[in-house]
Amino acid sequence: MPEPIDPTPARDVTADVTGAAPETAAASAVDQDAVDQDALDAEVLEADPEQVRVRKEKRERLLEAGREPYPVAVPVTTTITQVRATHADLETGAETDDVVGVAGRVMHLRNTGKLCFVSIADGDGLTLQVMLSLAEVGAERLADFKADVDLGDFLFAHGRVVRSRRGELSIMADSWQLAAKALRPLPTLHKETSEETRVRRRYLDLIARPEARRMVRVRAGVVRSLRESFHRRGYVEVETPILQSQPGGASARPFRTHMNAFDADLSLRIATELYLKQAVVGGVERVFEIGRQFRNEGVDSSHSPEFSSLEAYQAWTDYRGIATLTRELIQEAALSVFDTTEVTLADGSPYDIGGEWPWLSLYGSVSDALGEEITAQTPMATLLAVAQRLDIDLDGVRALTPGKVVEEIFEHLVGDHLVAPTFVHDYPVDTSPLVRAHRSTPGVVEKWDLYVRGFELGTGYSELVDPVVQRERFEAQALLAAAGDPEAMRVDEDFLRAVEHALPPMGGMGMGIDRLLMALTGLGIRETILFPLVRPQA
RNA sequence: GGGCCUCUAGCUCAACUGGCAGAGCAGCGGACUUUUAAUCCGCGGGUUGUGGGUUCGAUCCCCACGGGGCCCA
Repeated sequence: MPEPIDPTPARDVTADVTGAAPETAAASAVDQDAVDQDALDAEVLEADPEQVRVRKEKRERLLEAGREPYPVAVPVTTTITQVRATHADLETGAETDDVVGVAGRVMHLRNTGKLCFVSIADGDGLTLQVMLSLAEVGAERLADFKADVDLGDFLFAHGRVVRSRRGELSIMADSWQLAAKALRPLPTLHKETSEETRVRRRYLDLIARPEARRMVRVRAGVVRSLRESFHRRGYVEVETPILQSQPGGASARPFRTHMNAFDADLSLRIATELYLKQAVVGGVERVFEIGRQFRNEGVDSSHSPEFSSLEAYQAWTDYRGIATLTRELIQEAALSVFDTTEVTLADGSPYDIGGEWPWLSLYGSVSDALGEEITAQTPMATLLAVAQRLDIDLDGVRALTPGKVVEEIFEHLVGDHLVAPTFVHDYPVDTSPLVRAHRSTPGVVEKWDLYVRGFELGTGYSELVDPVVQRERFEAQALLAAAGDPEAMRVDEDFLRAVEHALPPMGGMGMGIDRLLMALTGLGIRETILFPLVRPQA
């Protein structure tokens, strides 16, 4: 939705108000400086929507009457949560002598003459009714209340805890005070705000929509659970550089920036891998990082240019061990937040992530689906024929190799249909240049992708630790980069020097935090990120 | 990158084939001491995303641009 016009008067409009004709830009600018303040104020008010104007006038009136629309503090004695908890069994119509001071945002207003009802909400959306009667607050303060308080304001009320005749737990106020005046009206609480408003003005979404409030807390709970799970297993959490001279660890286009002190071009990181492995070289044998990555690529319902990832590396294990860790992390997060491993998605459907997860061979599953044996040695011509037979469009595929074709066939036949959490393992070597070769099967690498509800949630490896092979892989990437591939990696000498001091045998994994939230809730990525990046409005 | 849909009051949405731009909630004034999307009486509120074009007349048709969404690559 278009924003209401900001109270910045257009130049020619101001000129109209002052009676001056719009002339050159410079002359108008001088005119504008000369405009007297009253005319400017009037103009600003004129530019506001009616309801904002009314509320600003209320604020002015309060100030003039010596009543503070934004007091520095109000004497809150308890929370809405506590009032509700301690008086849950108060009978309808019953009154208590418990006197409290509570505050919250005005969500609902009913004005019935000599008795007003107002619901105030805390940040969780938990509400409490406040009743203001002529008998308790007096005629003047009741009139003030009607004149001063709008939906959306923060209100403080002091009084006894009672339960109304209609059974609503309430504060029978003996006094009240505005805690903060809202200048803009709340959106309608009975209709969902548009997708765009939800994302651009998340604060309104949070006020209006319980699901939005819940998402924030679910996300916090999942992240906290991940950290706790790691700490229980002796992992050390580290923070590695976001500003990097040479981004690596993934195939992705980086964001560029510039550092003045070194007069050097830097990039924002695209992965945490290379630094975390250096930590392992240094003896941090179980290490993880949760943090933001930046990839200068497309935006859609499952990709955000700025997203949170988890990477973890563990010495003395391999991709099987790290797969078990990954499953346990996710299951423990679900248990922590939802008390169950059978979660309920946004559309109401159940999704079971409990127990062991299938361990599915990429080539094996493709062979089974096709009814003919496909291996890393199957020639390109055969693979292309299969793709053609299955009507798979390979036109948009970059750097077509046998492995890439097999992956496309896999996606078509198997991957798109993997609903239950599944580890797909042993990928073609030519699509995973930085992974070590399989210990027994030629042509594949010790890698898995975790598929959840049809999309890739994470990936894990038996990590490549041979520094000579690592250098060769980097050099091959550098050739691709020189040939113009914007996603290819460069030779990272700092990283290689570290690896030349020896990495222990290790397993590693990476997972998208946002995608994990998508998997557990069934929501789109923009719903899982509190403030997703949006295009600036013109 | 391509295709389709969409943008109207603070919010959510209408408006027939091109003919005076409306509703609900919110707001303003009034009535009401138990309301729960209260009720009753009355009243305001619009650069129909922006800029062009066609037309006697454009929210509606055409073009460009901008925002958002969906699908495809």
